[in-house]
Amino acid sequence: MVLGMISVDRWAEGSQVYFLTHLHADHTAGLSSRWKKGPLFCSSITAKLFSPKFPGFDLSLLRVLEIGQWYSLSLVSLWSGLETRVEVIAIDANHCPGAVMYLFRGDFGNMLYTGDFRWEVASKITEMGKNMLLSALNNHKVDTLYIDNTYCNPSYSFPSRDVAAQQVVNIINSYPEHDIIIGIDSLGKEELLLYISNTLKVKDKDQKECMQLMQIWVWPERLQTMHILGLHDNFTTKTTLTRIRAVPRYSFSIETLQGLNTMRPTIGIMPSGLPWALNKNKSSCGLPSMKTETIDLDTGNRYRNKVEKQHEYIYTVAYSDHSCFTDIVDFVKFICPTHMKGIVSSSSSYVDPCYHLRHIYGTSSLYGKYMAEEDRESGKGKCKSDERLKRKRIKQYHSSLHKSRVSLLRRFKCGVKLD
DNA sequence: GCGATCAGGT
DNA sequence: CACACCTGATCGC
Repeated sequence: MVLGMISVDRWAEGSQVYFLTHLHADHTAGLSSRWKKGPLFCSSITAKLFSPKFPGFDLSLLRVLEIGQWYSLSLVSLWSGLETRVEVIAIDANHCPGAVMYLFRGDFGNMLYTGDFRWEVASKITEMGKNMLLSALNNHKVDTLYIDNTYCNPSYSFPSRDVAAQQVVNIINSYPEHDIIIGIDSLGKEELLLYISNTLKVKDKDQKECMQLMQIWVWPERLQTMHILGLHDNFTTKTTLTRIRAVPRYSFSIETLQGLNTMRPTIGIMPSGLPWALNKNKSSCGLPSMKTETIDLDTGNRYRNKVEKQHEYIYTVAYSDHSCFTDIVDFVKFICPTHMKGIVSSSSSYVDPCYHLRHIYGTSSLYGKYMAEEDRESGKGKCKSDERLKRKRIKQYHSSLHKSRVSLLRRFKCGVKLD
């Protein structure tokens, strides 16, 4: 057993080596330009994006891991004081540029830390990840799986990002004369923007389609990120060139859209796994009605009701860089870990991130208590007191998801010290 | 004045 | 229900 040697997405003192899965802010809390607590391992894309985010960072600390390649580290066991070897391999997490999962193996067995990930069954990257994991594990079990449980709840389902991207294009095409605002973060959703840019046609002054590329406006820092990622043609910071603009999510609001609409007809599109993103504080907006209206802009029949017109000017599309529930189920079935822990403690499935996965688990000790409770109930039959007990348990479960608890846990959200 | 942390918002 | 991450308040230095 190894103690306190490795930290993943956790930047406090006390580890010999540190691993970064990707550059989103909730995974870099505690990391700064002057941080120097040890070697920092990350993917090559993350390394390229690192300097603009942490200017002045001592780059000699960075250790770039190529995807799909084993690396061997020599660490000191805090138990015995003896040298021990840990091997690690990075696998594309299909989340945002540079995002990887890490599979560690050593005296402690195999540990897989997914970071944030999207396990799209039909995706090429998922297929590659599958093959890499199969050959890396070489028939060995994953002893502990640390999994992105953001949407580990059956109520979260969304289409593949290909389908969602087409939904976004369909919305844009249904507003040919409108300006379009898309809410994005400082990293991620590049594939969506590229799809939009490459699919849409620019019209000339006679309203005829011309060969010109439909560029998308982004703010200057975001353009720099695009350039680092090797995307030079599809993006611009010149507002006059395009009717489509990607803006920071925090500046995407009903008020913003209302303001823009006083000047030009504008539609906002929020690509997010959370379709209720704008439902908060309805009354405080002073708007007469925010009735959610569902429209059918799908390409197929499988995913209905995922494009929502939330507001006169705003659509949300279930374009998610996290695994939805069925993705998670598929992944866990594939990995079959002995133990499993969620890495997102503020998720709606915080209480037991894997509660909803108990049925694909069988005898695993971690989920024994849920299985036992359920067996006990089904054994007793459905008398009134059992129904009450069941309702009480469901109520307890739901009340434990209450917001105050979530906000309390926010700051401990991501990262782990692998003991 | 600076960074780290937290609360509260989009 | 909470994505990622911004602003602003507060605290210790």
